[in-house]
Amino acid sequence: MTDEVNIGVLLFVAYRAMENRAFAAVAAAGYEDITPAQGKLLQRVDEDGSRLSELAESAQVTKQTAGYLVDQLERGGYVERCPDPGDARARLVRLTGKARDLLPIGAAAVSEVEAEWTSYLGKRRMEQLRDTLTRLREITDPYIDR
Amino acid sequence: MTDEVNIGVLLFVAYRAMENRAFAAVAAAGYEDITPAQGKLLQRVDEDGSRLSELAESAQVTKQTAGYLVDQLERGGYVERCPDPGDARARLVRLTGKARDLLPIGAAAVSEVEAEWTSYLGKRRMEQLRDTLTRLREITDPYIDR
DNA sequence: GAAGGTAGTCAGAGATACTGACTACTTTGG
DNA sequence: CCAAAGTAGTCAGTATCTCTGACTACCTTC
Repeated sequence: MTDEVNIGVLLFVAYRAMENRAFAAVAAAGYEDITPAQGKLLQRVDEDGSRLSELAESAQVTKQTAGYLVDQLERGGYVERCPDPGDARARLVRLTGKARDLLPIGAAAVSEVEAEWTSYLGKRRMEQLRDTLTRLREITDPYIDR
Repeated sequence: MTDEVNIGVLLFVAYRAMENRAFAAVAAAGYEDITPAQGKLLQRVDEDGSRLSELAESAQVTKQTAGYLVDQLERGGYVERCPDPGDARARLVRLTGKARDLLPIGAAAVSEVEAEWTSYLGKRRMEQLRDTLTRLREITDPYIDR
C-alpha cells in the first residue's frame, strides 16, 4: 500500500478534485440538498426512466442502498417513481424537470475542470491520459456500459 | 457531470480497482478486521509515531474521525498510543509489530496490480500515466506531502 | 397451475464522517 | 511570572451511506 507515490493515491487525488468541484458547483447553484451518493445515482437515471435494479447494478450498490437514495431524491423532487407499463413488479425512476436543470450544472463544472487540466498539462498529454485510462478500464471495470 | 466518458469516472474506476485488490489481499492474509478507512489512516502513521492531528490532516478528516479510527486500530492491536515526550498535550500513535506485518502485504498487492497494468498498457504508457498524474497532483492536491 | 426467478421493500445493523462543546496543556506577550 | 491565546485531543450527538437477511408481489416456464 505504501510505495513512494502509489499510483492509486494519484488517481484518487485527481478524482476527488474533480468530484469536489462538480459538487461545489451544484451546491453553489442552490441545490444544497444533493449529496455525492445521490448525485452518482442521479447521473445514471436514463432519459426513458430506469429500474431500481439497473441503477443499483450500474452504481455498484445493493438494491436496498439504491432504494434508500432514490427515496431521498424523490423527497427532494429530483426523480419520481412511475409504474412500469411492461412489468407490474417494476417501477421506473424518472428524472423531473428539477433534475434536468441540475445535471447540466454538474456537467459544466466537469468540463471546466477538464479545460483547466488541459491547459496545465497540454492538449497532447490530456488526450493521452484519457486514452490510457480508457484502455485501463477494459481490465479494471466489471461494468463497461456507461 | 455527464460527458460521454467523464474523466472523473475513469479515474475512479482505476482507483477503485486498485483499492479493492489491496484490501482483498490484506483480508486474504487473515487481517479481516481492517476496514478501508482504517487502512488509509494506518498507511499514514509515521515510523517514529504520528500525532492524531497530523493523521487527521493528512487523511483529510476531522480530528474526531481520526480519533475514532485510531480507537478501532488500537483495539485490533495495530497501533498503540504513547505519551509524546516533547508535549504533554499530545500522544503519539505508533505502529505495532502486527501493523508492520500487514503493511507490506498491501504494498505487495499494489505492486502486483501496477505490474499487471504495465503489462497491459506497455511500459511507456504506464510511465506517462504516472508522470501525468503526478503533474496533475500539483494543481489538485492541497496536501502535497506524502 | 406449480416452481422457480425477478423487482422491490422492510427491518436492523455497522462504518464513516460531521459539528459543537469541552478539558488539559503549551506558548507568548506584557 | 502570569494572563491570554492557541493547540492536542476527547466526548456527545447526529447524518449519511452501505450492508445482510427476510419478505411480498409479480412474471415466466414447463
